[in-house]
Amino acid sequence: MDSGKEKEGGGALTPQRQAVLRVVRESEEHLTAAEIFTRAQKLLPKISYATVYNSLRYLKETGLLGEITFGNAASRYDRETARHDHAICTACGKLLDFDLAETVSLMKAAARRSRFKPESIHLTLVGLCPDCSDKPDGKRRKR
Amino acid sequence: MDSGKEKEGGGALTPQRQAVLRVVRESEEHLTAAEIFTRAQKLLPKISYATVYNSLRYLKETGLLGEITFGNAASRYDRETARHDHAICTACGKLLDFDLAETVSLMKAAARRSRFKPESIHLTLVGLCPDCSDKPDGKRRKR
DNA sequence: TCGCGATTTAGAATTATTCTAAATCCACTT
DNA sequence: AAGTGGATTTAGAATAATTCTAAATCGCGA
Repeated sequence: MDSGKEKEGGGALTPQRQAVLRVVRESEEHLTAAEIFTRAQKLLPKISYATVYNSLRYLKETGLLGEITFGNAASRYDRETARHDHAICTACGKLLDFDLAETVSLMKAAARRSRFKPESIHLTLVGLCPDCSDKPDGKRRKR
Repeated sequence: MDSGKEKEGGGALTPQRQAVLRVVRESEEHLTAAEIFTRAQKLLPKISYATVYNSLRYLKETGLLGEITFGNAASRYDRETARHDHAICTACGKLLDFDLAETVSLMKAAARRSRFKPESIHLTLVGLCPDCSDKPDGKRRKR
């Protein structure tokens, strides 16, 4: 089929793409494109902002990482690519991954009700993270 | 209680705010701010774009309408303010409201799992609407 | 009528993201 | 070893959505 090293699905995992992927994989948090750019520059000082976006698009399309959007905030990128749910804190902005088996069965119910042919389902819990619900009026760091 | 006409929660339902509210309420679809601006101009020719945004924020905060965000697309506004779910078509962009009772019980499960203090839950089904799943390769009008 | 807080307005500013066009890179040929 | 072509990267401009700013305007109560 193909050479077996560089090209497979539709493109190569270039050094820039590897750097972006590594940044996302090595972060505990869900970074924005801007944060990824800053960190990727430490690995590849000449990388450009556009390349970060290009790479993120490529990595998303090839299923190597996921994108999370919520509200009008900047997208965040997720090293976890299996389907899963999110919780977002209204006070500090923390974003947590978790997985509920029930969500998938809800997808079927939603498909039946809406008459849509289902492709995926997005569930986001909005509330206060443990830290913020302890200190009732904590420093709400805007992110 | 209060004067009974203009001010209640924290502000007045000015003609501009009324116009924006009316536009959203009278549309079957979920409009974007730009679409709302265009239609509101027909009611109040001098209304400004900023006022549409200001009004939308006000109406959202006072619970008179809802905002829907998905992906990196522009926000859409929803006359339905009770909690409900959404389905979005990947081919034509159609956005549908529906309501599943199970979503609320999922909120409790999600809260338990994530340890967040729940405030609300957002469920979005992504897939093909009935029209688009009929004609397999239909004219995917970008919205 | 005056004064005042709330609201509106026009346009500038900001933020996130995408686009453009020119350079670079690399594997493959010659 | 030079030449080609496609994919990728780069810098910066462009676009799109939304928010901000500062100056008018509105409407009510003193």
